[in-house]
Amino acid sequence: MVYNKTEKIIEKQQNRKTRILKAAREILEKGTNKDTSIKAIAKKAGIATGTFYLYFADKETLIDTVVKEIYVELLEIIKEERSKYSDIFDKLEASMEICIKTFMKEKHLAKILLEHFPEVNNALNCKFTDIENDLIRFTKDDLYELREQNLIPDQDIQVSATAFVGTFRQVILSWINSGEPVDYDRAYKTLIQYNLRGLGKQIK
Amino acid sequence: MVYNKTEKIIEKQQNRKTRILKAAREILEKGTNKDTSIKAIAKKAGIATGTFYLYFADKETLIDTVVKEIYVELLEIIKEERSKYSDIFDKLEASMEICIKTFMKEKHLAKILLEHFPEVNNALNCKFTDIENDLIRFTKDDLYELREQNLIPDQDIQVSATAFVGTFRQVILSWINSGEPVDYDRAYKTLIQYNLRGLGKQIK
DNA sequence: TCATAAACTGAATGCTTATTCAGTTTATGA
DNA sequence: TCATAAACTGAATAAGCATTCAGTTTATGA
Repeated sequence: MVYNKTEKIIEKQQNRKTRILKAAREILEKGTNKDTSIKAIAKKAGIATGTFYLYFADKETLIDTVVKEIYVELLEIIKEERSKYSDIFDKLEASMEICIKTFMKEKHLAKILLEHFPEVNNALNCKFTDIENDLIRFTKDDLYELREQNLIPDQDIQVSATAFVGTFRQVILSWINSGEPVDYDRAYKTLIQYNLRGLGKQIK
Repeated sequence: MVYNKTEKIIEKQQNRKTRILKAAREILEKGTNKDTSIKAIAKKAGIATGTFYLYFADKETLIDTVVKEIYVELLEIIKEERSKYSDIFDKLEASMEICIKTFMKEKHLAKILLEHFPEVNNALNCKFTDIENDLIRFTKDDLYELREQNLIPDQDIQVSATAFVGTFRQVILSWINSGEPVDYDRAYKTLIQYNLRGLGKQIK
């Protein structure tokens, strides 16, 4: 005979899954000590190690889920911010601003996306290519439009979009690892201007 | 009684050390299968695993040595190329050109520096900071000079230099991982122009 | 040539960590 | 309430891999 789950149990289990994901984030974000074992994650989530496997097929699936969750959150934030503007350069600038703000406010997002995720991705494991490319694609869409309107000079859009994303990765990682800049405002403006100029925005 | 090494033995041992380093490079550069074990490296070098430890204190030392070697090689190449020019923008452009050329010609250099090395560095393990910063420092020196001569607008030099290096990391990695661009020349020019414009070079 | 120092070998050790599973607890519904 | 399904537990398993070391081979120089 098959027993049906009660509402209470369903809720409890969803709760548990959420708590595992939360624990995983907390453990992944402090890249220092490196004890990202299932045992440690399970302990932080308040369950036995075996229980973990009732909620996730394996460790890889957990990491995938965490990374995807965070990416979706970031993209949502960017998307919402972009929607407030119609001018493409404004959209781009808004994307950059909110991206920096989000990463610096919630460093764990940056830590996990920029540190842990590239490790997985770099090993030619292209599982996350779709997600990663979202950021580049966002940029590319804008660039194509700017080019059509002759607002930026002729260029390889794919390369520019990739370079654009690259500046953020490197700069934000350096801020996280080696300490934030003294003059935050100036640093922040430099990064944004660097990219706008890099794309070829003409200053009116 | 202590025996002295003969010339022949000294040479043989230097040879062996070289062969271990070469084997390590060959194994590190193909990030796919991931079997970067000492056993695998020793086998490729034609020695027993135990022998490895007569030449290197541990695995970490080996990786450090390989990475430093490659960095020094790259910096040497850049330094030499730069010396051919006196104009700072020309120096910068030459650095970029030779950097792209070197990485694309010898992909294993790029693989090891851009893939393996960041893994080590990202984990807040700042052992390589000195080396890594060499690239950024190179750029910074140029930028300070350009700023003094009022050839570029006011900006946070540290951020610009970091962004500069970031574009290379991201673009070259994408070429290595997802295939080179169709129109290589165009891609190549885009990346260089992106950075020159990003820094604020005025087109005369 | 020979005693022995130095170098070399690779199987064994030890440690870490993902995953499993036999036993236990909790939930279901007749 | 009770038989049993489902969930949970954590010690045990297993696999990977850096490092060691007792035994073997090679080199040295008297």
